[in-house]
Amino acid sequence: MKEKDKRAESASCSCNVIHQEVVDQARAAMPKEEILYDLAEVFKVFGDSTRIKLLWALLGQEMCVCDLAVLLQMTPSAVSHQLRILKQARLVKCRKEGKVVHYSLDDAHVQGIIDQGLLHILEV
Amino acid sequence: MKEKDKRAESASCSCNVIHQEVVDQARAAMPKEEILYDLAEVFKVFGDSTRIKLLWALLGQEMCVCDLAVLLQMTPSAVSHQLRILKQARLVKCRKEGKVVHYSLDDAHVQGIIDQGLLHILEV
DNA sequence: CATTCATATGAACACTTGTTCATATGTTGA
DNA sequence: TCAACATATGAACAAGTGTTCATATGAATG
Repeated sequence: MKEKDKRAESASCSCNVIHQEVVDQARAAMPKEEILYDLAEVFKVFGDSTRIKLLWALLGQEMCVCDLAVLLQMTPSAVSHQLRILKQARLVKCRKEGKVVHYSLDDAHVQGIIDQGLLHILEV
Repeated sequence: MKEKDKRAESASCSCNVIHQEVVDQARAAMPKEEILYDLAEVFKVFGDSTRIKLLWALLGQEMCVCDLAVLLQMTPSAVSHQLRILKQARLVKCRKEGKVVHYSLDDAHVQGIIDQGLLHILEV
């Protein structure tokens, strides 16, 4: 189901053992639905190895679509599609220079997000 | 395409404007494929608002399946399915106590990953 | 103006994913 | 042992996703 269409539809739990205080505390700590959906959207963008590669490449320098296509051994079309998703997520920005379009990171937190992911997978 | 099946299949780029040094540098900085796939897998798990909610709830305390079902207004079955995914990703662990199974976070970096995501979406 | 070329876009396809429903497991207490 | 109950699991379905192909855009060059 698409994130933005996910709203709490009625679906009651038939369990009897409910620790009400625990549920209440968790509910109190839960942020607005919108925040949760937006968070999921961001991580969804990171949840594809092609896009991770694109972001990783752009961590060091700006690159044009063609360079990225050569680097990842993909068609420029496929790269362009993914760059669009990254751009819509405000993770990359572009700069036109004649026919060539140079892409670069648009968010200082990209490194931070990847680093945190790395910490998890590299954990013993 | 499933991450583990994604390998660099031949797909040459027809562009002529290739900045070789830029491509070379990006290639040198690129980590092993395995790392990139694992990274994407982790973020994929975070890329669903139901799982974000589950993780957020467990940030503060351990909770049983039924409590989580009540909190999120979902069936225990649906919650259990998602908890399995979180467990396989080594993000949560469980502790049995009679019929009740208590879930809690299994990774200190969950908070860090969510925080980094928040930094991005809350950015002006 | 026509051509070339870098990039973008739309439709279509195979594949993946989250939820639901039905059912199974395993524990407790009668 | 049986019933009740918390949780888990498998199959199935609708919906979403990444890639490909064909084609469009738009800038430079002759």
